[in-house]
Amino acid sequence: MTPQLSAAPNRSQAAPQHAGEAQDCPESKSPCPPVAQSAAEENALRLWVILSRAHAAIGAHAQADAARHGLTIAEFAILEVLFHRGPMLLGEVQKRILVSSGGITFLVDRLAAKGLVERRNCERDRRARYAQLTATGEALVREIFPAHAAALTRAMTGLSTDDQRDIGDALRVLGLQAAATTLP
Amino acid sequence: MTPQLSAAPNRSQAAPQHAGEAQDCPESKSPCPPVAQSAAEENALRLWVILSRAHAAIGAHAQADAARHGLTIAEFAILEVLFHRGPMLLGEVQKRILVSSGGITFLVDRLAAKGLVERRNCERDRRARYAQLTATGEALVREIFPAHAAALTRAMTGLSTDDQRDIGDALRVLGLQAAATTLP
DNA sequence: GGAGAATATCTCAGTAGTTAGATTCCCATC
DNA sequence: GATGGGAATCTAACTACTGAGATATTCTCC
Repeated sequence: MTPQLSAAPNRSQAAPQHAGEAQDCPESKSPCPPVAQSAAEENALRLWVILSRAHAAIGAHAQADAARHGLTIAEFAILEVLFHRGPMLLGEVQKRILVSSGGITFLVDRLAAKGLVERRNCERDRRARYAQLTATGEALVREIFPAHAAALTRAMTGLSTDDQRDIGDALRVLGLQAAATTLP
Repeated sequence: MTPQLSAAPNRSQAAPQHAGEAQDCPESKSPCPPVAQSAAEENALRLWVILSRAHAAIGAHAQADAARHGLTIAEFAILEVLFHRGPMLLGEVQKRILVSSGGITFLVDRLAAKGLVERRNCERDRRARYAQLTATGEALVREIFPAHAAALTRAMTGLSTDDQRDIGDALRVLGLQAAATTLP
């Protein structure tokens, strides 16, 4: 229940693994069979591990904060985007928060059941629906968003604000490039 | 089936949201009700969004590559760590790949059912078990790891190798600090 | 103005995990 | 050499989604 992670106990998504210092291997069996890899590959793999761990560590804070109000991160993200951008087509929300098409239906259903969000038909396209905050939903975001922002800011004190901006710039390029690279 | 993400269709974990350029808001309703926030908070929130998106974009490549062999990212991570570090207590694997205690049991079960990993009792502590690769598992890692490394390297071409190292150094600090910060 | 391709959402079965608690064992101390 | 706290793992119920396909509507190009 209490989301801890000081050392790394009971949390979230899998982090990749490999490389590092030699160690224990407490019983028999060869410890590190060789697999050749270039410096570029070593760097990329290292960054993938670090990126995963950083994301998990920060995400644990975001999740813990959202959970205090009975929300998942995905639900919180929807409330946030509707609050900051106004009513939006379901498909647009889907792309922004990166869930599947089934997922956005499911999430909006759940938020609607909680009375925080409602659907509205689009007049120009009868296939489409808008999602928008209810008065209750907007009041909730107003109430909890400041603490959420503070929690994330606190989680990121490891880096100065300037460094955060620089890292952000670089990661944005990395992410966009990765998303643009078609998968084989 | 084909895991695409060029634009951002059907993928993975929720990305947080907020801020940005003013836009559509195609029907009535106020677009952006004000919520005060400091520059530090704005930076932290922006970095959280970018970090999530970058992680999702790179992760999609890792997942697509693992899926080609019928593995999840978590399973792949376990194979990888056992390959590079040798046999390891379940609890140690759990901490390294960041899953729950129940999760590591579940994952090792599944890998064992596939014949890739096996458990071995620890002689010094009869509560504990080692996980280790079978011959089949080791052969599989040898076979698929190079392509996995290449796929990740390709996904990260948005950044030079030097930049990757710098970003990695900074993100490592960020992640460690976030993990060390106790949740309220 | 109609056929077919494309798009927006929904449905629903399936899955990869999480959580809480049970079990078994270790170890320090009495 | 008992006792009790604390690890290490496992169990079982549950959850938050995903993915493939269904449905309804719109767009495009004859």
